[in-house]
Amino acid sequence: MTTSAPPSSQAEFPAQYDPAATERDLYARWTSAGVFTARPERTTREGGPADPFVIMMPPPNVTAILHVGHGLNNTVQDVLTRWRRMAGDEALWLPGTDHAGIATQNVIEKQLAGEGKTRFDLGREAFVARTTEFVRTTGGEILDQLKAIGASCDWTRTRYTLSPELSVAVREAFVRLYEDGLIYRGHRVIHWCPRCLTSLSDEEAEHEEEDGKLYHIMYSLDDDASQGLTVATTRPETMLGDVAVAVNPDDERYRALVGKSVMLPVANVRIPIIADEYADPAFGTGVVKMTPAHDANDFEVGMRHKLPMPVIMTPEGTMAEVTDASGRVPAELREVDRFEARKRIVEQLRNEGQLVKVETHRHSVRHCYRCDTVVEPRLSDQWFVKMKPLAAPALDAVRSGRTRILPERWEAVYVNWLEGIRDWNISRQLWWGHRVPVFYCDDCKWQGALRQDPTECPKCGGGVRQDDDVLDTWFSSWLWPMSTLGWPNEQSRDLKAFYPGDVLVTAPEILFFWVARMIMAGYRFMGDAPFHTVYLHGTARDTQHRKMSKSLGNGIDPLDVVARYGADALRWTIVSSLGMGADAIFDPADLEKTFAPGRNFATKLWNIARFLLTQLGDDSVRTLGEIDASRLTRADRWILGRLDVAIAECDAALGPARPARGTTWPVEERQRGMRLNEYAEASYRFVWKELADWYLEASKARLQSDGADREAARAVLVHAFDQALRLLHPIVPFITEALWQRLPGRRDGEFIARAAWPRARGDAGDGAREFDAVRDAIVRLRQQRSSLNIPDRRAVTVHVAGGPADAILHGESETIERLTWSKLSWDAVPANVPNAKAALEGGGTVAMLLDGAVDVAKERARYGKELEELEKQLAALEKRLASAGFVQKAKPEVVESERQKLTQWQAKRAQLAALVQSLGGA
RNA sequence: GGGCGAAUAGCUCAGCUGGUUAGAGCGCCUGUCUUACACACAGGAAGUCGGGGGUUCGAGUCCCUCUUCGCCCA
Repeated sequence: MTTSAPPSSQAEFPAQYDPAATERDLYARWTSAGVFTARPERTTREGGPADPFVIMMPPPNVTAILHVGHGLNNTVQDVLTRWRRMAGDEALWLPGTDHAGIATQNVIEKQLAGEGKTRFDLGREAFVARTTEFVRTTGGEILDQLKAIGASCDWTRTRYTLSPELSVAVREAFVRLYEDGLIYRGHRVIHWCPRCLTSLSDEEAEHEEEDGKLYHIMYSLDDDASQGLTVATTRPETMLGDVAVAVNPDDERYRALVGKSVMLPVANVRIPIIADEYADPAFGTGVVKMTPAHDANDFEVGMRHKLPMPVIMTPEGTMAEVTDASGRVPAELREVDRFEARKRIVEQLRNEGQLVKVETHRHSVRHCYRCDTVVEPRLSDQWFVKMKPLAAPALDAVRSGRTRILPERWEAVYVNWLEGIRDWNISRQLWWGHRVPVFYCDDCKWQGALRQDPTECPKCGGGVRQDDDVLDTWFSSWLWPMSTLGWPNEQSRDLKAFYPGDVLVTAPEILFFWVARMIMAGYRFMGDAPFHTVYLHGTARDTQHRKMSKSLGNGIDPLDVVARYGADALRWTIVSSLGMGADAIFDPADLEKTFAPGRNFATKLWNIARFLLTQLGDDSVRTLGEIDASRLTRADRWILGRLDVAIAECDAALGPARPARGTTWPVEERQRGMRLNEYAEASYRFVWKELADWYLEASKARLQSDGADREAARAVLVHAFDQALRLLHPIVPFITEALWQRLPGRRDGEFIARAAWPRARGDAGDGAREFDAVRDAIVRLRQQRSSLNIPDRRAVTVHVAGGPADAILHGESETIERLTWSKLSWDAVPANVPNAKAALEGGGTVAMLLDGAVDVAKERARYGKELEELEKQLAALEKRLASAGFVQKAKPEVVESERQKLTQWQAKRAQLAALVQSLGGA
């Protein structure tokens, strides 16, 4: 195919790339052409030709605005999606948002607080209506922001967890689990956030190390105030709810006291001394107070001993006689906040002589993951999911290799968590979310979970009311990989074509919250894991390695970076930072330092294109296939060989995209791929260090020439650059698309975003090795010039004795001369003319004639130093080869390569020694 | 308290199953506004691979131990 080049001139090609002027328009062209839209009919599962490749976006909170963590997460997903789309897969990257129960409710409550109101002033219905409206008007914001960084999501399939469709899925999942006996109502101590006024799951109550105090308090025997037991507690305010003190049954110190009673100070209630294994003789005094309604462990003990469970704190965290606590909270402490109550109780104990001592005590305290309030353990009724039966297949998924987790070490964390799994508290005392679909009849006491809202009790026809609680947001998130595709409608075409998916990309923090549970739900409801790869990327941190966060003010606004450096620069920096398992360190105080490399690289690409397009002229450019192989020069074959290497390196760094055979990962593939930083490095090196630095420079003269050689150079140049743009497109989609559109031969409607991913040609031959000899000569001569302080462009004469590479250097003399500002000669070095020699890699020498004064001593010193280094290395090598142990025990091929090295180094030593001597050295 | 991870050039990081003279980007130094690019080009300096011990013919890489930092779980 012969195509004509578009008219290009310097005039329409400014020296610098302007991302702001191109990105928005390019994105609009992609979407209007449907480039990102997945077609189920093209997948193999629907009889089509393409493997599906599916990534489900971890849905950001619907109220979120883009931060650098989102930028990192979504850039990874986009790189993978764009790569597979080019590689021929039917790629689906499905976007969406999460209704984020607590977080969103908090936002609206904050708004209301600004108006001097609470949600209770509005009432549930009005509050939900207001929140819905808020989400309707602002909810898409973060998804729009993702477009600015180039995310190639299928926007026709955008989903939202609280949409009617996904709510059906949530309800179906709940009812099924309820009917299967895996959801139950439990009365126990759970984590309670007194600020959000809701229960939290174990995962949502996060540990934080804090300096607290351990209070040692004397509980006197009721029949002998002179005797007593000292208990140690970090939360003295909970003592109002104490119903016993426990000692270990094996603890000799207290055996005689078991069965007696003590007087609980402050509350002045008589409570028994009991024996239970839970009391640890080694901790504190070995005596532990029992507060079953306000401590999960004490609750267990309380159940065993059938103890009463007085609740002495309101949901808001103030002291009160809430349940079974009559007479326990003194009037002066009622309605007092828990932390103030702690102070007052300690003060009172001190005054009454009951406070034995106070120690500082570092311990971990649970905090609400949404508002950071100290969580209060609290006895209440909640809905739980029985996790053991769900965990079993999820464990097996990772153990068997059906699903792999990268980096590998997280697999152990995953297994550990699932093995010790506890039941999941899924009810939240919120208004924003999926309401628990359980209905109660107050007349006949019927209760049931229903798929449709009933109008009357299905048993007695009486009135019914729905449970007040809503479900944990993660109870909808765990269905995300299926609900987004149409589940529970098993006939959904998307579900059939795109489930199971491929890769899940997220942060390690939500491995338990979300990833593990998605795998459980996948097996429970679809019979298969939702993906074969979980890629856990690092956290965005500042240079002090602190996590970037709004509260610390050390974040980076991705949109600000896009505005200043372009989306490609942002993406480049992110992808380059993605070492497996490593956190990404960015400097919020120095955006230039952080993002300039990406911008500079984009500029480099731009300028390669600028050169290429203005050099091509108006003549048509042939495709590489139309050029006779015999016309290819050493440089041509070299760059084509380097391209093959780059393609292979990129493929190896990224893939495999899925297990090569079957649906489980064999051990040899399990750790492979997902090295995005290595992919970036390989593609960068090819473009900059090889294509631009060498091939482009080497072909300048040929492009000015006439005839067949010019044809070949033009064809190779266009081919190499086209392929390079394709390799880079997943990382820097905008500039590669912008430039690719300008390459000769483009037809309207073609996009690099859907162009074929490069494949190695594998026919470079000897060109690579031969051109390396040319490069070596050029580098040697440049070093020579530099060390002799000969300015660039000042002509010098060089006498070449090329050794084995002599013919090659002769054939490439024009290139060498142009790139070293020299004139080459193959005559013997003239006598009586000072010269500086350099040794070539293959054994030849180049001698630079020096018309002016030469700093012979300097040259001699330089070579002397080089020789000295070599002597050192050579000595070590000789010693190694002389060692019987090495020769006998090392692998033969290693010994052989060392021997070859020895020969080479010895030759080089002789050469260097001769040089030093010729410069008047010893 | 249990477990995991990290420590390599001034900075941020690569170095896979132990075997080329340990690499990259940025920064630094010296030249150069060479008609694609000074957001660039050419050349250069820079690391006792956290400390100590061990295994091995051979250790940045494996084992033990210590130090510092970070994370997860109780």
